[in-house]
Amino acid sequence: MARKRKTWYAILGLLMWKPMSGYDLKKMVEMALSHFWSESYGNLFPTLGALVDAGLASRREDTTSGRRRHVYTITVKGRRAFERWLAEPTDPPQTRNEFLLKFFLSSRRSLDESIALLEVYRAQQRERLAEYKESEAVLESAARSRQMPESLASVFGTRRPGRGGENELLLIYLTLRHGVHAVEARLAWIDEALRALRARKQRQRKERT
Amino acid sequence: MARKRKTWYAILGLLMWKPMSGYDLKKMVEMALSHFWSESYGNLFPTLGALVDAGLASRREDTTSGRRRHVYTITVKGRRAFERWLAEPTDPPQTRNEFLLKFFLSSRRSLDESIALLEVYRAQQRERLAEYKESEAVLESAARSRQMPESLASVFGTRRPGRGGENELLLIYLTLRHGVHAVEARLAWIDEALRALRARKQRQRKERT
DNA sequence: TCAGACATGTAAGTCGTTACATGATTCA
DNA sequence: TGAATCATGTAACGACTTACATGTCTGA
Repeated sequence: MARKRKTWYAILGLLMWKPMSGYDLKKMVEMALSHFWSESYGNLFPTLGALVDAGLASRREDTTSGRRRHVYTITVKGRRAFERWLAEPTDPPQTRNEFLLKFFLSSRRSLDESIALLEVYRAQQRERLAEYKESEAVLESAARSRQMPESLASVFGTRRPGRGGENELLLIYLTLRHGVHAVEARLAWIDEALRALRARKQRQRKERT
Repeated sequence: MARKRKTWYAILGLLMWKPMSGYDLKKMVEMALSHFWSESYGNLFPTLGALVDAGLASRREDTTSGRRRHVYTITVKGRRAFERWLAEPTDPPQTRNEFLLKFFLSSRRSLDESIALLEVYRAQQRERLAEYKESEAVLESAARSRQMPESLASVFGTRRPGRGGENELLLIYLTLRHGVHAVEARLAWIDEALRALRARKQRQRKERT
């Protein structure tokens, strides 16, 4: 059956910006999409080959620089495939959360074990929130000055895009905000869960006397 | 290198409750963990075999019922492995969200395309929230009466667990609450993103005149 | 009697990561 | 000169899903 091929479309979508090498693509993912997407070379390069075989992208050797370099360009067929994918329904995000599994199963040991897991999780999420907030500040100041931050300009190519071309910047900001909302929700949940578990512990202690 | 084997530990953790067959395990996952975990038969049965080979579980043929049935019991070695896993750090949840990928890439088409994607996403999330709220109500009334709901009792075995044994119920409730918080956060983000995109659209329309 | 639940499994394929392997260029 | 970055790829493995395959028992 026809499967997802998420990497195919991720690459095609990025090639909508400009022709790029595998290395460039990897950087773009890391600079702009790392909060919600990742690609490894071991997946990227074979997929680029498959894309060329399928006629969705073309490869050309770049001889302008001394280095050996393969530049990939999206084809008309590739654009159509990308647009079809955009219009398709998106399947709901995965239903596998290792932390929640551990948390649930920890209850077979003791409530203290569950509480300890939550406390570690809280520390992780707080750290992540701090990172996100830092990126957020960078993006907000960039938006005010209408200048792409250095790191993004280097992968997107334009430092001062004209006429609304800074949509990239807005979309990067919004996807980051998604992360912020998610982390804040997790922190709120952690507090709620800690309160509930501590209350239950109290009650059990009383009942045992 | 030693990889995750999440299914191994999921199964071991569930076998901490009681000995079960592959079919029972599948049901337990579906009844109690489906918001954050899934297992397919094609994964479950081979893993059960591997667990037996590794000495972490034992298999015995159940002859009491007419049906052919394999019951798996966690071994002492299995318990130790489970406890080690619980104490290990949990790696942060995956960084691949197909919706956000689509949303980000859609900006190459038009802001209207991005807005349309958000609206579909919002409808999905609202629906999911309604489902969660329904389960929540069931669990809350169960907690008040201190009785496990029928469906859960059938997989956990006890309808009226004594002395704090209803921790399962609390943990199931809390993991569901995690889902509620997550969906609500997504809805809040969607509203924020829609406002931002519409404002940007306005501005671009004005600039074009 | 027949639908629905019980029950177990295999084969093929997809997706992805990690480790390995190699080498060129640039700049301090 | 040597570290960092640029640059491309393969091999092996791991984890999981889907589709296929097969059969039994229970109760309306």
